[in-house]
Amino acid sequence: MLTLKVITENQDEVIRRLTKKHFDATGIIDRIIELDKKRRESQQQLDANLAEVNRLSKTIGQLMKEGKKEEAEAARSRVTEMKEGNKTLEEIKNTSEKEIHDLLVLIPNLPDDSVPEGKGAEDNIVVKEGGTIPNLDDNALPHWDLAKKYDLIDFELGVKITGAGFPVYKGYGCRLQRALINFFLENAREAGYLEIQPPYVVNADSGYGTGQLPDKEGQMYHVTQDDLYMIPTAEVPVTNIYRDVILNESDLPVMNTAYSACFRREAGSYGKDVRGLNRLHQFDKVEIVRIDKPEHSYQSLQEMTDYVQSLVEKLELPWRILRLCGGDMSFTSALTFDFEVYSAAQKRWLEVSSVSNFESYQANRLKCRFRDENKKMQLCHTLNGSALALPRIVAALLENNQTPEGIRIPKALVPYTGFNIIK
RNA sequence: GGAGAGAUGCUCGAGUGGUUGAAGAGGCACGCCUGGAAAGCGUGUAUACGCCUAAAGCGUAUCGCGGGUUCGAAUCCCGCUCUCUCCGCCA
Repeated sequence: MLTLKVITENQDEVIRRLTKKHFDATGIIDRIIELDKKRRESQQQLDANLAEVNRLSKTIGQLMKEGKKEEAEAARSRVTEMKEGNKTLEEIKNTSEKEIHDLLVLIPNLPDDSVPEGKGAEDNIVVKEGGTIPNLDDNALPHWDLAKKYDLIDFELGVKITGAGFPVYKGYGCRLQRALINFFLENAREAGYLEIQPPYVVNADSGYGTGQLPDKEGQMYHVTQDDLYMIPTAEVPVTNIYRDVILNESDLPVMNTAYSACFRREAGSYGKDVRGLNRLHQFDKVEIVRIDKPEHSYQSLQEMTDYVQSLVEKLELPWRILRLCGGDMSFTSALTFDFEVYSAAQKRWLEVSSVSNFESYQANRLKCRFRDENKKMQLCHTLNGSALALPRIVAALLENNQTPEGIRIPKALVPYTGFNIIK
């Protein structure tokens, strides 16, 4: 969430910048400023009263020791009197604070000035592209048919065991998965990221920390018996490592990477979007996460997108990078680049990575701070990106590399698979 | 699942009603000392909010969380959460 300070000190600018996300903050911010005034006034009054109570209480102890009983009694009744008023003041202060908080979480993050105007996916801007789209025969198969043909993935079996969206990988399919995970982790390690193996279920505090709760509650699998949530991405447990943490400036940027299975309910999706590997309830992903200082976070974002680009290039996939427009960005992001690869038999672009700078929006909720060179406390910036999500990469690899002899494995991946063709 | 113990600052650890935001030790930072270092000595070492243009300073709150008793609570009472140990079960 945004800080109260940003809102009260830059009211007009906040409203202006939020229009790009098609969010009208006028009313909500007026209300916040009004509540903030109320909050300050009640605190000032309360603090003054409490100071007086504290002072009197100390003298009572002193007076009792000295045996001045009557004076002590007088002070005592004075304190009792004041305490009545304090209750009301405290109540006003607490309810204002709570209401402010409840409003703050409704306000999305401010988009960076470089974010393009726009309503939806069609307004995203292609900023970079590479690789070559292969010319496939007219009888080229989509990946779900290839998966069947080479017995790599059994979707029906997953339905039997669990349900739709939980495929069973087999043989070469498994080995390809394992190879990709290893390939991504090793590349991340070489790029300077520390590998983390986080839990796959998290408590509610962590869900709130990264912003999945309360608004996206319906998107997560909830283990009600223990009130735990299955992670939709490793971003959640990894970023929450830094919840309530004060970092040293010299530790920044923190660079972590983690492989995890990801679980998403994807309520409401249907049709060709969910065919085959396009959208699953359980999938594998390697995530990269950075915690950085504000003046360096956009440099970090650049390094992260460059890094993801290097991955799709090594995999020899046709790729493009989109700068997301205001209407297509997530609630919490300040700037997002999406990576898409071309899936040549489906003849469509598939999103395989989303790299975002959240600036201090997540950090404020997480209370993730660092002490700067002047020993002042500052909120960190948080960033993350997929590097990469497996299923759609697999889809594109299978479709784009199909040949009459079998499915060719990109050279960079062969040391990890141990085979160069799937027959 | 059963039984018990506990939760204090960066860490360890004292503290059962009155200048305790918190002894003591360690760690860390700075200074002195030194050719340099170690040792030694000295000083400092939480966060949030509020007041103040800002800094300095001051006020308030915070000893797991929430409530209560009291003029006054880390300390007493109630509720909750979490952690640890032993037993059981299990990889």
